[in-house]
Amino acid sequence: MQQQYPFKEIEKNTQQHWNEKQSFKAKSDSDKPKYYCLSMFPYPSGKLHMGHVRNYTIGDVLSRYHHMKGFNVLQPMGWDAFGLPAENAAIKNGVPPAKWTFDNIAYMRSQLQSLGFAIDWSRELATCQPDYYKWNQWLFLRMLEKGIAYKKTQTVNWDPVDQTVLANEQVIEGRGWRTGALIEKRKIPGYYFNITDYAQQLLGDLDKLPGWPERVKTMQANWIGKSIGVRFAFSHEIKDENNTLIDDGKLWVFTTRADTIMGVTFCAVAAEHPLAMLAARTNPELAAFIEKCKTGSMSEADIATMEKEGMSTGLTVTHPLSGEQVPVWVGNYVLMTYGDGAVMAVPAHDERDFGFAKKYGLPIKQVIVASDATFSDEAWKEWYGEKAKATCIHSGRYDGLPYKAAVDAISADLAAKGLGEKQTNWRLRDWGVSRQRYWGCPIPIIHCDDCGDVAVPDDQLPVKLPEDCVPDGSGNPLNKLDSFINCTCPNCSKPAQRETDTMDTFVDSSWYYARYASGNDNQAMVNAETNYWMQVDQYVGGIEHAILHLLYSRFWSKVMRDLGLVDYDEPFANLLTQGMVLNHIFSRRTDKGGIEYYAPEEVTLVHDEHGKTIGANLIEDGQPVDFQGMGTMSKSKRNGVDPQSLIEQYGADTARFFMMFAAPPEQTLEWSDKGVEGSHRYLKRVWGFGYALSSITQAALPEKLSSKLAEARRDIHMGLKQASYDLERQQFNTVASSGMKILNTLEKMQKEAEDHWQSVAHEGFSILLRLLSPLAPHIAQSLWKELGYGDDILNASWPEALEAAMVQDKVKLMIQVNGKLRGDLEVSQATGKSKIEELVLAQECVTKFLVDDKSVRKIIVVPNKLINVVIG
RNA sequence: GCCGGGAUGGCGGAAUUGGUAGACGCACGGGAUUCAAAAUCCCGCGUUGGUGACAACGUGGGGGUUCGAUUCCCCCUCCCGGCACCA
Repeated sequence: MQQQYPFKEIEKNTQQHWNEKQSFKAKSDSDKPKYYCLSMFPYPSGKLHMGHVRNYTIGDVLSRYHHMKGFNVLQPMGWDAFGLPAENAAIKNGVPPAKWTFDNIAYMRSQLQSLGFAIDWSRELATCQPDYYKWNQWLFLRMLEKGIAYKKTQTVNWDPVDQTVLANEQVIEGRGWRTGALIEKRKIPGYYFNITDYAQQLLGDLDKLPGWPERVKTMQANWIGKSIGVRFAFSHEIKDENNTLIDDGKLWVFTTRADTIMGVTFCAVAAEHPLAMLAARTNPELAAFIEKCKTGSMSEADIATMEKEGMSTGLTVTHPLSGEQVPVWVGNYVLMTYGDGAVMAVPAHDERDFGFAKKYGLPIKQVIVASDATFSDEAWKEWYGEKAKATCIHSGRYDGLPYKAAVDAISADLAAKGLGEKQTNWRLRDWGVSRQRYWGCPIPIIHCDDCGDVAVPDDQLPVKLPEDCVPDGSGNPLNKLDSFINCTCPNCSKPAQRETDTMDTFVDSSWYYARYASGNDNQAMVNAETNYWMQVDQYVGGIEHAILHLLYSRFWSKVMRDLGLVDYDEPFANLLTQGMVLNHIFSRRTDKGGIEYYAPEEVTLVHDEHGKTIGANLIEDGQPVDFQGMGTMSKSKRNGVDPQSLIEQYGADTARFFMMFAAPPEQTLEWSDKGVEGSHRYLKRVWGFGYALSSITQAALPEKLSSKLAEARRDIHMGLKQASYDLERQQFNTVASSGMKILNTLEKMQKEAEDHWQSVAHEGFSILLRLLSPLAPHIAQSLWKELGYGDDILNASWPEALEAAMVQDKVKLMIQVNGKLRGDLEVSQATGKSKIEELVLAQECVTKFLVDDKSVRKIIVVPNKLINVVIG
C-alpha cells in the first residue's frame, strides 16, 4: 500500500474491479425492496459539463446509499440522441449526424465511466437506435387507432431560404436565426397528440405526488391552466364582402364571472379576430393599429409595462340577455390563442377593463354589491378579486342572487337561448409532434394517392431513418431521398410516398425510463420487468425540465396505462431538481463599449486583512478587472470548468466529494478552485490515516474505555447518526461535514495514542469509509479492501449508530438567566431535577443577579440541554 | 402584476420539535518545520469595549407571542426563480 494518495491508480483499479464483478447489474428477481434511481439522460453534445457531473453524482450518491441500505437498486443511463445540434454540426462539418452523435456518445460514456457512477450499462440505450424508436412508432400507431393522435393543419414559422420550419426560439426579430431571412407564417399539416383530453388527470394527479417540489407542481398547474366559467355568444349580422355572416353571426367569449354579465359595456377582440380583420379592410387607421399589435414584442418585460391600447371597430353586437347593442373594440391585451380570442368587458368589476374604459371614455356600470360601499373611481381596487363575488344589483331578474346562484341562473338562460353554456377552459394546447427535420424518429405513415394516409403495418416497423445523410441547411434531406420516400401502399400495393416528417424529440424522452426497466426487450415495448421497476423512485434533474419533459412523460404514462401496457399512472414518485453550477465572472469594459471576459485562471484576487476579497487583477497586466459577478458556467463568459481536467488533476472522488460538499443539492453551487483543493486535501488525509491504520491489527474493544476514548467513540457514532439522517433527507453537504468531523476525531485519537485507541480507530474508520462510499466510492472501496474489512464495500451493510456508544454518564447543561447564556454545569446523567435546580441556584453566575429585591421567579429545566432561571 | 423560494461572519454554508447561533470547509492572520519555497502540522478568527476574567451588541428591517425566537405570528425592504394581461 502506498503512503501517498495514488488517486489515479485507485480509481482505475476500482473501476476495473466493478466491471469484472458486474457490481451494478440490476436483476429483477430479488427479495429486497426495489429502488429505481434515475438521472435525466444527457443530450450527447460532445462532452460532459459540470451540471452533468452534479446531476449524476447526486443520483449516484442516492443509488449507492440505497444499495448499502439493502435495496435492489437500478441506476441506468442512456442518450437523448436525436435533435437539432447534430444537424447543425453536420451543416458545419459535413459529417452525418449519426456519426457525430455516436462519436459523442462514445466519448461521454468514457467520461461517465471515469467518474465511477454505479450504472447498469447493460441497459444503455440511445433514442436514435432503431430498436428504441421502433416503439415510438408502434405506440404512435396505437394512439392513432385510439384517436389520441390525429392530423390537422398548423401554422408554423417558415424560413424560405433554408426551406425549413423554425421553433419560436429560433425566430429573432422576425428573422431566421441562421439565415436572417424574413420568416413567413405557413399552414402545413402535422400530427398532434390529444393531451388536452388528459388535462384534468394531469392536473388532479399532481396531488398524488407529495415527493415533488411544490414549485414544480405549481408550474405544471399553471401551464395546464384550468378555468371554469361560461362560454356564450353576442349575436350579430355582420357580413363580409361576399355577403357571408362572420362566424355564423356569433361573437363567442368566455368568462369566469358570468354574474357580471349585465355590466357589459363593450367587447374586446384580438387583433387577429375575424371581426377586427373585417373592420380593418375599410378602416386604414384600424389596419395600422392591428399591424402594430401583431409586431409588438411578447417578452415578459414588455408585457409588464405595456399600455393597454385599443381602437373601436365601429361594429356592434347584441347582448344575449339585455338585447342592448354593445360596441366591439380591438384590444392589444386580448389573445387570439386563448379561448375564442374575444372577451366581454365589465369595467366596474375587472381591473383591466376598468383601465381600458377610463382611457377611452367607455361607460362603467356597476352590477355587483360586495359591501355597503358604492362603486367609485377612487375606491375601485376592492371591486376586483374573490371578495367581489357578492350579490347582483342592477341586473334585472338576477338582482339579489349571490355569485354561484347568479352564474347558474344566467348560464341556464343563455343555454335556453342556444347562446351559451358552462364550460371549462384549459390553457394547455394539444401537443404538435411533427417536425420537418431529418435527425429524428420517422413518423410511420405512407401517403397513397388512392388510400390517403396509411399506417405502416406493425410487421414493417421500424421505419428506419437513413443514417448517412448530411443535411446542407436547405430543408429536410429526406425530401430528396427517393430511396426513403418511394414505397408501396400497404393497402393497395400501388406506388406511394413515405412521410418525411419526424417526431418531436420530447417523444423520445417521454418513456425512456420505462424502456430501461424492460431490459431492452426486443419483443415488446415494455414487459413484466417494467412493472417490477416502475415507478421511478427517485428522479434527479434540472429545473429547466419542470414543465414540458415532465408533463409529457406523465401524459405518456397515462396513455400507456390506458392502452393496458403498464400498471402505473405516474412515472416519477419523487423528484429532486438540482441547482445550477455557478462560477465567478471576471470582465472589463472595452474602449468600444463592449465587455471582455477573462477566465478565472487569468486573474488573481486581492484580499484585505480579514480575508475579504476587495479586488481582482489580471495577471497579464496587473490592472484591476470587475470581479463581483457570479453566473452559470458558459463559453461566452469564459468561466467554465472542464470536468475532464478536474478528474485528471484531482481525481473523480475529489470532484464528486467537492460537488456534494459545496452546497445542498437543490441550491445553486458556487464553484471554488480553493474548495476543490480543500476536498482533495481531505481525501489525502483519509488515505494517510488508512495507511497508518493498515499496519495496526484489529483488536476487539476493551470492556471499559477511558473517558477520552469513550467520548471519541461517541462523537463518531453521533456523526454517523447525523450523516444517516442527512442522507435520508437528501442534504449531502452535511454528510460530507460529518465525514470530516469523524476524521478530525480519529486523527486526534491517533495523536493522543491512549491505550486501545487502535480498536476504537478501526471501528471508527470502518464507519467512516462506509459513510464516505456514496460520495467518494473509489477511495472508500480501495481502503476497505486494503484494511481487510471486506471485499466489496458496496455489499457491506450501512452502519448503525450504536446507542450504547452514544450514552454519556455526564452531561453539560447550559445555564441561562432570563434567557441569556451565563454559564454551564456538568452533572451526571442520573441527577434529578430538584438536585439540578439546587446546584444551579448555587452557581456564582446565577447568584450575582440575585441582588436588591430580585428573587427567583421560575426555573425551567430542559432535560440534557439547559436550565433557564427567571429572576425578577 | 401574480406565484414559488430566499436573506445567518470576509465567503460557501450548519443549527432535526422554539432551547449553547455560526458546525464543517474556504479565505485570512500568527507560529512550527525548511538553506528557501511548496507541501504538511499547530494556534487564532462575528462586531465593539477591556491587559484580563468578562460585558454589550449580533441571523435583512420593524413590531408581537414566549422563561427563551435564525425557528412561530403580523407588517415592510431587498434578492433569486417561474409565469399567463388567461378573460
